[in-house]
Amino acid sequence: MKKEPEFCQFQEALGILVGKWKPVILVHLLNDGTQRFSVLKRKMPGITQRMLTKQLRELEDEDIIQRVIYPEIPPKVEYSITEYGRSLEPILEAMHEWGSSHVARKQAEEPETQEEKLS
Amino acid sequence: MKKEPEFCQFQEALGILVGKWKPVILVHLLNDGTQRFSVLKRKMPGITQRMLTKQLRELEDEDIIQRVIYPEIPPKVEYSITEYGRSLEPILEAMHEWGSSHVARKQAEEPETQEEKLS
DNA sequence: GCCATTGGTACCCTCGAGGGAACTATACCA
DNA sequence: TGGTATAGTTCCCTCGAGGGTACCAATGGC
Repeated sequence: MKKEPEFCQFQEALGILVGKWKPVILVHLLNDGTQRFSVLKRKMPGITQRMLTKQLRELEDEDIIQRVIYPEIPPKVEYSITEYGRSLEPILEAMHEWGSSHVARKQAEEPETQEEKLS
Repeated sequence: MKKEPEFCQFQEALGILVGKWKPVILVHLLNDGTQRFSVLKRKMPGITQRMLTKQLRELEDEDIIQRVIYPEIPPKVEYSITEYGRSLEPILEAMHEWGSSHVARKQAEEPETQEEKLS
């Protein structure tokens, strides 16, 4: 069952984090707390219902987020981070930090991007 | 050019780390230091030349690893982590740590896996 | 002359993530 | 009677990551 002794554990984390929208969803839920579907959707311009639903389901299946359905008639469904999901925060933070400096580095390396400012 | 102010920075890190083999390559290079192509390949059972070359090139393009060619005749090429690549270590560590507890958790949740031991 | 070794490249294929568009149910509002 | 809102689902399509296989170049060993 185990493949590379010890090595592949991070694949577990990666497997949960990859997906174009999952990290964004998690950050939103971590920052702003419990939110309903439509609010999340509005905060992620470009995502479709289909995609948002799918990503949310997958996160729910992994017990990273929680889904609460209110049986009202304009339906209401609220999503929130689970205790367990919150344990992913260090990873997201590390990635965010690294990503920021990576972007800064790339901008420093490519001064051609500055052309616009020269005109 | 920027999409979600602040949010998408971790995508930079994810973009580099995803790829079935990249994290494994990085861990090998981080743990065991400079290594030549064939050694890396041997350490990753299941990977093909084509794949290893591809993943290494992509990491090199991002300046995460370094490629040194010795003009000998059975060719010799050595790969090593760059200073910059080493800055990814905290992320890999965080993921590894989380992944380990995730695996432990899954095993605790699914005692059906124990069936084998009951026979 | 033939094979092995090393680090590749070239070509082709498969499968699934991601995504677009349309449809659904139910109640309220005008 | 028709429109709006919410949270989905269903069907279909595209594109690229991953992968399999074969080939190459240059040399040393038998």
